[in-house]
Formats: sequence, structure tokens, C-alpha cells
Amino acid sequence: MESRYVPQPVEQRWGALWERFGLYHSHPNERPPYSIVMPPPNVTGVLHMGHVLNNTLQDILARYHRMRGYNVCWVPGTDHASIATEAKVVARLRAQGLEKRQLGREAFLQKAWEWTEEHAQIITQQLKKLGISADWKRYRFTLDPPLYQAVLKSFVQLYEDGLIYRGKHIIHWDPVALTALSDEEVIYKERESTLYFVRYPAENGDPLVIATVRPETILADVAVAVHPSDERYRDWIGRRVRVPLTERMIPVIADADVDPTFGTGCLKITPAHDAKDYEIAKRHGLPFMDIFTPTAHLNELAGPYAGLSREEARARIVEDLTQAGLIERTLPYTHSVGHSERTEAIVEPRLSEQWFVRMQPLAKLALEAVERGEIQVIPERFLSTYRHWLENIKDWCISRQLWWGHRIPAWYASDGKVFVALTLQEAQQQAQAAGSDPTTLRQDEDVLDTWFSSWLWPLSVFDFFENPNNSDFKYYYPTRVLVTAPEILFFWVARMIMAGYYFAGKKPFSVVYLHGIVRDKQRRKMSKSLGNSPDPLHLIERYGADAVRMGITISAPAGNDLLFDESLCEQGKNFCNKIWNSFRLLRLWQEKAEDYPPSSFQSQVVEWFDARLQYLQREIEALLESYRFYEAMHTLYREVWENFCSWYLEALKPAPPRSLLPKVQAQSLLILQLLHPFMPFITEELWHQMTEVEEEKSIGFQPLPTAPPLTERQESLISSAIYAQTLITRLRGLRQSFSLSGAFRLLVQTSREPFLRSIEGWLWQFLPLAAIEYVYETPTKQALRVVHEQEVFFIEVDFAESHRQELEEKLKRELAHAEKLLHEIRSKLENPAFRAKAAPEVITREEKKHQDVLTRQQLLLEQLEALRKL
RNA sequence: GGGAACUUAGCUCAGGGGUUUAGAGCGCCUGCCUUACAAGCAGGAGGUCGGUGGUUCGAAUCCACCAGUUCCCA
Repeated sequence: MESRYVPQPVEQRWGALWERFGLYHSHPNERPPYSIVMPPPNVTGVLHMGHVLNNTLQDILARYHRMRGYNVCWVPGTDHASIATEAKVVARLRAQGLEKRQLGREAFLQKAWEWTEEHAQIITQQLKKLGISADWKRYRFTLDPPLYQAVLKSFVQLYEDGLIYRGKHIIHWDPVALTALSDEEVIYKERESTLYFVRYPAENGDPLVIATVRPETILADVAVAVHPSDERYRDWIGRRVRVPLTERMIPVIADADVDPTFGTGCLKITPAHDAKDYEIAKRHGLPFMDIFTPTAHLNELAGPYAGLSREEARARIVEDLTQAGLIERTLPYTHSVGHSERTEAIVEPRLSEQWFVRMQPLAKLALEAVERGEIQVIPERFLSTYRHWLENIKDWCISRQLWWGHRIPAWYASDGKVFVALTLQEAQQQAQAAGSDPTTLRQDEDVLDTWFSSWLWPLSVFDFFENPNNSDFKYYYPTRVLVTAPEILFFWVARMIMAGYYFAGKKPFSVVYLHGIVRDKQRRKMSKSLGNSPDPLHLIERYGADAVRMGITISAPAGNDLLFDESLCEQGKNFCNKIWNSFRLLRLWQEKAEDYPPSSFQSQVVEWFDARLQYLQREIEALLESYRFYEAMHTLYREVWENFCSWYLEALKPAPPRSLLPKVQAQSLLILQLLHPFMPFITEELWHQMTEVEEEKSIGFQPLPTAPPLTERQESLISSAIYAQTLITRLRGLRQSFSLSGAFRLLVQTSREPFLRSIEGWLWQFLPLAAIEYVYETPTKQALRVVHEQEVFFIEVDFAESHRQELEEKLKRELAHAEKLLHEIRSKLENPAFRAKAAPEVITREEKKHQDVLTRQQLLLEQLEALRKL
């Protein structure tokens, strides 16, 4: 064995073998299922650290439950990411001098498929390098024919059930991608802007002053509104004002929706370009005037300003208003502005005809499921935002003016009627029946929002829409747990819950586990666009997959964001090396094992370590059952490094006898098993080296039963080992601070000699002892001394005055601590309320503590006294 | 404007009503290439757990307010 762990060949070998043997392919059988659907990464690009975290956590669950006897099925896949991918493909074409519209729909889709294949390949490769145990034979892509069909079927069903409708609303318009967006795809950002106070000339008398941040929309004004109870403007209601820079006269109306505290209390109404104005205009029967083109340039209704962009128009209009003396004043003003999540363009509210999903009935399902506790959300605090969103939900705009995606199954006849059906043929039949001309049908040009396919994912990967009674669906659904980031709680998680209940009548998963967002050191979210995420493949090459997995797991407490730093991978790499070398030592022991009777200390530590492992096994089980990945990884790390390597293996040195080796080997195999979900490659490799079983076997399938609770004897083995270890550490520290070396005699003053004798083995093994002697009085010779719990330990040595003082200082510090503690305990014990109200076991514990600290205080005083006399 | 969280060692973070000096990793200091591992070993320094008040026999831990930071939603 190499003296350093080299991960690359090990990972390559086992990665290939796991795939060749199809180890992680699952079929329904008689064992209990444990299914997970992978949140499908977008095919827009390559994976970043967020995916590494997400998939590592899922893999830990998958591998752990496999060892626990479940039939684990983890379905991987990728998402077509309609708008994001289309934007990428358009950009790539543009770089080649090609325009989407010139190319035409079919040719464009061909390019998008090429893009997809390229990226899906990379993503799959990356996930495999990470060592995840997904069922690759079940890999799905959201545009694959069965999943495409699922989207169409669900659309038709919702339409027939009256939950999908086509309607004219103010929607968020992305003027770069040229499509509608849902509320969730709009990101609000604070922007420094200017509030303009504009004079609207009145028919007679003074002008009316109106504050606006968007003077360019003045041209689309159809009214001015004031609050009905606003005294300042009571007389204005019903009068008319002139739209500045035009000859149009518009009415002043009263509406309770106007905020009288904003600006001057007068609101200009541009119904085609603002959602609130739209509602007010509808109430008052006002006309709509749209002055923008789809690219957010001004159209012919803007007269001389036609052809200008929003920004140019604003500048020109402000200039013209100023020249006309119509600007009363301006104010710097910060407000939040909606940006497109994918293109970052400033979103334009636009009156437009789109397809919507009626959300209230669906939201009710999703809310009730969680309130009933049928679906558990971890960490729980996300429930309140979940609830808040569902209680204030608006209808979901699902149509997108794009080509890449599921095309809306709606056909329009020449008479304007719309027919929703799975196929053209069915639509024609409907048209026939409705008296429309079936030959004139033309399909809706638009595609559906990506999330309209994603929300079906747990259903569609098991072919629910093809055949709701298929055996996979019946066995694997509902899935066990969904592991994802809180940022898509609304986009995706809540909608999957709706879809699960609506279409299948059952929840899609029992648990939602939300992990943190991976950020860089400056707390910025890691993203492709910022380019601040290290390439996972580079990290894996440099540190090894197990190291990267460990690094990310150990920095990810539940639901909290984590600042990623490569030093975490370094820590993982060091840990792998530590594990590797500990097994190298075991190997060495096996190779030159000798037959001799084990010492009583050797037998003792073997039993002690059994107890530790049993405890560890129970702890890991409890931690993983409650999704505490970070704690589980951390516990393993410390147990392996400290107890296994630093104490246990050191205790067995120079080498245990042959008769103990099978036991030691069994213990180390258990360690590998417990580590395996977190670090699959190194554990597989070492397991095979130790057991020499065939390649087809995997540690990942070795049963890991629940360990029994610890016996009293085991508990006491553990606590006396801790006593011995802390004592050894203190004695080593004392010797080092006094620069002592070489063997020494240890004198022990104790009232519990049998206990001390029971741990003597530890002392002999870990300290260079010449002798251990029990004394019943403080030695009169010069000696270093340590008061440890109820005992005093002496190391006889001549020392200088400065050393005497140093020792005295040490003891005084300890005495001060003891006295402070004593004071605290006493004030408790002397408080009658404490005795009356505290739990009996707490009182007992405090009394014991009091006794112990009292003893220690006395011992410290004695030692200080003795030291003074020297 | 509405909601959620965070503030513990130099840095990044665990923990979470009583556990005999509050933990980890990294960093720092001291001594070691001791035959598994220098990607290592052995030791050490470093914290009145953001502030104020309250609940409680008892608060770093629960509650309120304040200050600072972050995220989500409109």
C-alpha cells in the first residue's frame, strides 16, 4: 500500500465497476422501497457547488438506506429549462451570425437539442465522478416523449376541469427574451432613480401636479386618479386635464386604491403598463393605450417619440417637459425594479393574453397537506414562508413566447374559437362538433413554463400519466424525501405538492429537506453567471471525490447557507489519507501477526472500542434519521481521527496478537460501513482490500442493523477511558511545559485505588513510566503535581524556584476555578426554592458535584501548602 | 411595506434550560521526520456566547425590546 492515499485510480476503478454491474438499478420487490427523485439540473450549463451539495446529501441517504435493507431507487434526470436554455442557444447562434427567426422553429429546435445533448452529457459525467448511486437506467429528461405527453395530458385535464384558462392580464414581460414571465421569475432590485413632479395643465386654472418615476409612460395616460376622501383634490374630481406634450384631455377620477401619501396624492393611470392602473381603469371603464413594442421601444402611438427605447424616451421626454416648464421639481428616489431572472432585463408590465392556472384550489391542497403533517418540512421554519405564499397566491401565468419547451396543446379556428386537445385530430373533432371549420385550425405558437413540467416530476418519472396503475408507480410513489434548496420552495416544491394531490390524490414525498445555499467567501451565491463557483471536476481531480463530498457535507448544517472554501476539500483529503494510513497499519499487523496471549490491557481496549463503536453506530443512525448530515459527518470524523487512530490503534501498538486481529478487523469494517454513505470510494476500496471478496460485491449492500443500547459495563468502560485520556493529556502537558523527558515514576494519591488500578494499562501504554506507586501522604520531596478529579499525581523531579512558582500559579488558577464553581453550586443548594422545585436527579447531581469539587478544593489547598514548605 | 433568520475563539461555524473550566475545523504559538500517516504526532494560547430587560430555583440556551447583518416575498 502507498503511504499516501491516491484517489484517482480508486475512483475510476470503482466508478466504472459500479456502473458495469448496474448496482444501483432498482426494481420493485418485496422489500420496503426508499425512493428519491433528483431535482433535475438544468441543461443550461455545467454543475456548480450547489449541485455537489444537493447530490451528495441525496447520495448519503440513498447509500445509508440501502445498507439498512431498503430497496433504494434514486431517479436522476435533467431539465430542459425553457427560457434559460433558449437564451443560451440564441446567444450561441448570434455568435455564429444566425438569428432565431431566420432559422425557423424546426431548425432552431434542432440546435437546442444539440445543446441539450452536449450539456446533459457533461452533467451526467460530473455526477458520476462524484460517485453518486443514482439509478442511471431510469434517467429522464423533461422533454422526452413520455414526459412531454404527461405535460400535455395534465394541461388538457386542468383545462377540462376549469383550472386552466386563457385571459388578458397585465403580466411581466421580458423585452429581451420576448416572453411573458411568471411572478416567481421576476427578481426585484433596489434602484436609484428620480421622482419627477409633472404639471398636467388643467382646462382652466392651475395645473395638477403628479409625481412619477416613469415619465415616458405619460403618453399612455388615460386618466388621473385621486383618493375619494382626499380633501385637497375634492374639487378636481370630474374635471379634465391635458396630458403633457400632447393635446389629449383626460378625466380626473376618484378611486380608493390611490395612496394619498405618495407624491402629491395624484396617480396617473396608464392601464396598459401597470397592474394597479389596469384594475382601476377596468373599474372605471377607461380605455387602454399601449405605447410599447414587444422590445420595449415606443410605438407609433407615441408620436414623435416612436422608435425610441424606454431609456431614450425617458431622457427626451424629461428634456421636453423641462423646456415646456412642466417639471415642477424632482427628488432622488430609490425603489425596487423587477428584472428578468434569466435575461436580467428590466421587466415591463404588459397587457397581454396568456394562459393561466387558477391557483386557489390547488394551493388549498398543498397547504392542508402540510398543515395536517402529511408532509414534513425540514427545517421547520420554512413552513411560515410556505404558508404565507400559498395564502396569498395569484394565478400562475404558464405560457411563454418561446420555442424550446412543451408546445401548448391548443388550436384556434378561423372563427376565433379555441380547442384544447392532446392531438390535432382530437382538436379537429371538437371543432367539427362546435361548428367551426376544422381545416382552419392552427396551434398556439407558445410553449409552457418549465415549472409546468417540473411540477409533475415525481409523477412523470414513474410514468403515472401513461398508466397510473403501473407497478413502478404503485411501488415507488410517494417518494420518501425531496432534497433541495429553499430558493425553489415556491417555484417547484409547493407546485409538486399541488400536482401530486391533484393528479394522483397522494403526496409526492413525505419529507422536504431544504439545505443551504453555497456561497463564496464574499457571501455571494455561487452561480454560473457570476462564475464564482469552482468547477467541481477540478476539485475532484485535485482532492478526490470523497474529499470534496466530505468537505461540502461537513460545512452544511441544516438550512443554513455555507461559505465554501477549498480548505474544506483539503480537510477532506487529509481525512482520506488518515483513514488510508490507519488501514495500512492494520494491514501491516495482519502481515506479521504473532501468536502471544493478549495482555489484559489489550483485551480491555478491544472491549472499550467495541463499546465506542456501538455508541457511534446508534448516534449516526439517530443523526441520519433526523437529516443531520453535518453532525453525522462531524461525529464520524472525530471518532475515526481521535478515538480510532489516536487512542485505539496507539493502544494496540506495537501490534496486537493474532487472536485479536479478527475482532479488530470486524471493528474497522464497521467503521468503513458507517463512513461509506459519506465517502463511497475509499471505503469500497479498503473494504475490498480487507475482505478480498469479489468485485461484484459492494460494501454499500452490507447490512447495517440497529445496534443495541450500551450496557452499564460498556458505559463505565467509556467513562474510565475518558478519565485516563484526559489524565494522560494533562501529564504530557505538564512534562512538556517543564521540558522533562525520559521515563519517570508516577506517584498516585487516591481514595479509590481499585479504579486507578483498572486504568493503569492506559498509563503504561501512553506515558514513559518507570513505575506507578500509590502513596497515602503528600511526598516531601520536590515533585510536580496534578490534581485530577479526586486524585493527586506526582512526578518526582528537582526543580528551580521559577518552576516552583509556575506550578504554584497553575494550582492557584485551578483553585480559583474550583472555588468559583463551589460558590455557584452552593448558592443553588442553599436556595430553598431550588430544593423545592428542581428535579430530584438534578439535585442529586448537584450534590455529587458539590462533594467532588469540595474534595478537589481541599486537595488543591493541600498541594499549595505542601509546595510552600518545600 | 410583509415575513424568516443570524450575531458564540483571529476566521468559518456547531451546540442549545442544570452535563465538574462552552466545542470543531482552519489560523496562531511550542516541541517532534517517535517504523501507519509531516496530508502527520504531542502539547499550548485564545471566548464575561451582540446589548438591555424579563420569565425561571437556575438562562449562552426561552421571551421582549434595542443595535448590527443576511435572506425571502410584494
